[in-house]
Amino acid sequence: MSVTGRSRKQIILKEAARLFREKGYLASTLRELARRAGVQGGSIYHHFSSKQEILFVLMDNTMNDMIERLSTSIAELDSPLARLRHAIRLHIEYHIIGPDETYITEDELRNLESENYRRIIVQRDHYQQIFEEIIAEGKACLNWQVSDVKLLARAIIQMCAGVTRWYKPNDKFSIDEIAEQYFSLLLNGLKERGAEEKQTQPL
Amino acid sequence: MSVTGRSRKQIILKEAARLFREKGYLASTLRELARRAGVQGGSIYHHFSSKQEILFVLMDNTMNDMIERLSTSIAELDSPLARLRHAIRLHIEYHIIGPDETYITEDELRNLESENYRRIIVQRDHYQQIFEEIIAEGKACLNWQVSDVKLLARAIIQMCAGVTRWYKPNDKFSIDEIAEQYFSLLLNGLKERGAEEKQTQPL
DNA sequence: GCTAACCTAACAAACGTTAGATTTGCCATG
DNA sequence: CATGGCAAATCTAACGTTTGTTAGGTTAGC
Repeated sequence: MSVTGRSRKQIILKEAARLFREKGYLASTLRELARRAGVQGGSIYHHFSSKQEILFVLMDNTMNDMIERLSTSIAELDSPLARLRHAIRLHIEYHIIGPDETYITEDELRNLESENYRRIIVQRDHYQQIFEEIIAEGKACLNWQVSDVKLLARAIIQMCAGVTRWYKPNDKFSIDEIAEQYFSLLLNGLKERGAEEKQTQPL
Repeated sequence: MSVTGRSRKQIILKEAARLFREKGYLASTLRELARRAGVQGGSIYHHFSSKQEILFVLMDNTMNDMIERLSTSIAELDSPLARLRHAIRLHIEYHIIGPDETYITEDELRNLESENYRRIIVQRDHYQQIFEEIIAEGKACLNWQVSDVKLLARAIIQMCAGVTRWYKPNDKFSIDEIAEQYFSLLLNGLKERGAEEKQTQPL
């Protein structure tokens, strides 16, 4: 926003994101957060009213950001195909090279107090809904084989977010390559195109 | 094992699984665990040397169980198709109706101390390898379109495990239905069978 | 009567949080 | 330009609670 470097409050938020990602919210100490932010323990309370508020502000900002960036960027694309590909690409990017904040958004839901939890869930549902709309459109326009839109949206989101659980920097694949393989898998499945339709035996 | 009901040690383990799943490992208190197990706080240390050991024993037992049940049950099936379907079914089942222990196995890895962590990771890799073998076999025998076996195995595992993050009892779908839809999606993808091969534009 | 199982009571450390003192940056005023 | 003052920012030091853990005594079962 301002030209004058980050404010201390923003520094604290950024360091909190790194710390929470590294150790988890509960295992993170305000004293260590203060140390990393170059400040004394009690000083944090001048910017935030509690440790919980830091987590909430972090997740709230990030969720708003994710939703806005996703919805505006797919608005420019004209086919459900291109939109789904882009959404997958962006979702994976969010959870890997993306700021630490997006990682936390997935993992620390459990540690939100009830009111905060409710508010973040609303946003998460909103985010998921964007995927649902893409899928519904593909079903209507491109005749995608989808038995349940919501179930599929969840499956895709979880599959992509799950990348965080195994991806390490310097992996043999780049983000783009992973995204492309996931997209291709979802679109085409495992079976070879044009192969004989072997009746799959039930059981 | 024995006919004489569960031993107290087993009760503690079972209650620990429930508690850890409900509140998470770090947020769970040994005093509350003791209360639920019908025992006084300090008594737990007669059965376990630390809180950490409870978590490890829990995950270790569960991992061994999951690996054994998966590998013996797919050994009876004769096609990669049937094996993949069964593996998906079992993996989803593990993470929903399955004992609380399997849930924890996914979620509490971060809270294992380094040596324990290393040992559980070995088992997790072993579990994943079973999926990789099924996929490799399908690629060789049924000409599945797979560009990277390991990547695909991870995608499947994460997608299925992710069910825990949204599934609630009394959901409109049963475990079987979810598993079948996931399996069908993986096999066939979104595109309609026999549809024209529209060249997907790179971009 | 011995051993495993369990209880009681406490300790030391770490934590989130708070209150009060101190410093810093800024701006109006002389 | 200097200066006084005010509010925001930060520091210091502590409090009260909770936590994992431990030591020693007590009970129960074979």
